[in-house]
Amino acid sequence: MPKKRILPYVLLGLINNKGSLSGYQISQEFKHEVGDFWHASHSQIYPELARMKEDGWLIDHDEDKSTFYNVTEMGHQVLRDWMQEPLTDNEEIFSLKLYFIKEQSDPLLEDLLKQELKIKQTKLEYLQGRLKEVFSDKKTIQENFGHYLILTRAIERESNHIQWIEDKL
Amino acid sequence: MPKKRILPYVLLGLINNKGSLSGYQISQEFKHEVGDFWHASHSQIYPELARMKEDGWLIDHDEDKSTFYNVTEMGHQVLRDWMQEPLTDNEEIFSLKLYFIKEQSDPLLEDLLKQELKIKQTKLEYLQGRLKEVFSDKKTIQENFGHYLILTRAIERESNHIQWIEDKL
DNA sequence: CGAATCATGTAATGCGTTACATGATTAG
DNA sequence: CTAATCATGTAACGCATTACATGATTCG
Repeated sequence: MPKKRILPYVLLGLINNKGSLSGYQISQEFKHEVGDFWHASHSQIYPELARMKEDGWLIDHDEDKSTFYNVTEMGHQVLRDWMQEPLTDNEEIFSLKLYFIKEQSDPLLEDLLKQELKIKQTKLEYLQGRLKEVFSDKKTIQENFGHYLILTRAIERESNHIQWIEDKL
Repeated sequence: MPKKRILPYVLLGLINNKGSLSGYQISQEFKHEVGDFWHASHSQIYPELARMKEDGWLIDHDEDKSTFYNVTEMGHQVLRDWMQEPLTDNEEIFSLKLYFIKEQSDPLLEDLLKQELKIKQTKLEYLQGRLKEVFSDKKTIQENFGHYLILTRAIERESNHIQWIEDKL
């Protein structure tokens, strides 16, 4: 099976948030706000928008020399479905989905945090297992110091993330 | 200019660490140790090794029905140069380079940590700036709660990373 | 009036993934 | 003896980046 594409959902989410956006505005968004979490160039955006329109996820209207897109009912459904798809070990998607949540009261918020918590806990356990497995003695640590460092760093990173999520829940 | 490729340097680093590796062994490495930080499939590895051999970075010899590769003097130079290239805002490359450092006494270790520290400090400042800029009032926070969350998360993440580096230095 | 920005598009290129393929050896 | 693993390769496909291209408008 081909790898799941993310761009269309990002576009859907962005247009949904703002109500209506042109291709140019979207490419500007990527230079600011969203740019911290995701990026796409205009040569990806324009054809993608055209495809999404053909698929019935968007409708367009011309205005002010720009083509603006709005999310259709079908598009809303597609976006909702994507938002509710289970998370995988991919922090970018977690960030994006969070980004698309507007209200603190949105029940999806807690759901996302809980999902991410579980994923990160599993990862933490895995990394801790690796540490024990690979670096059982001091000699191995000394002879693979960089590897040791980066593995312990990864563990601390996940711990920090878990703490943060637990804090928010 | 085309985007800098990383795979050849990863292969160089791996072969250098182990002394001698076959394509198959490398693809196995990606399923274990290195797999936590980088991945490549065999259909990338084999042609890449062939190219690197042609470029004079590697020499091969057949043994036990496998083709083993060793790093040439030229390859060592290329690897050293790459290891010393300034870091960019790319944690994967930082991890990889650390992974390739064997001895705690390697002067490159401190250099890498210091470089990464600077990059992360810059990023932290940038993110803190964004926070102030975008979320100046409570209303904005309430109306873009997910964005607020993920931005504060990113800030904490960078802070944690900086603390870790300072701890190691 | 010339440079920058707005606004949209297509083409070329490269990299990575998946799939297709094949032969040898080993383990159950 | 047959399934899994060893071991290497190529082909097809998709996606992203860069470059090429064009016309309108705005700002200095």
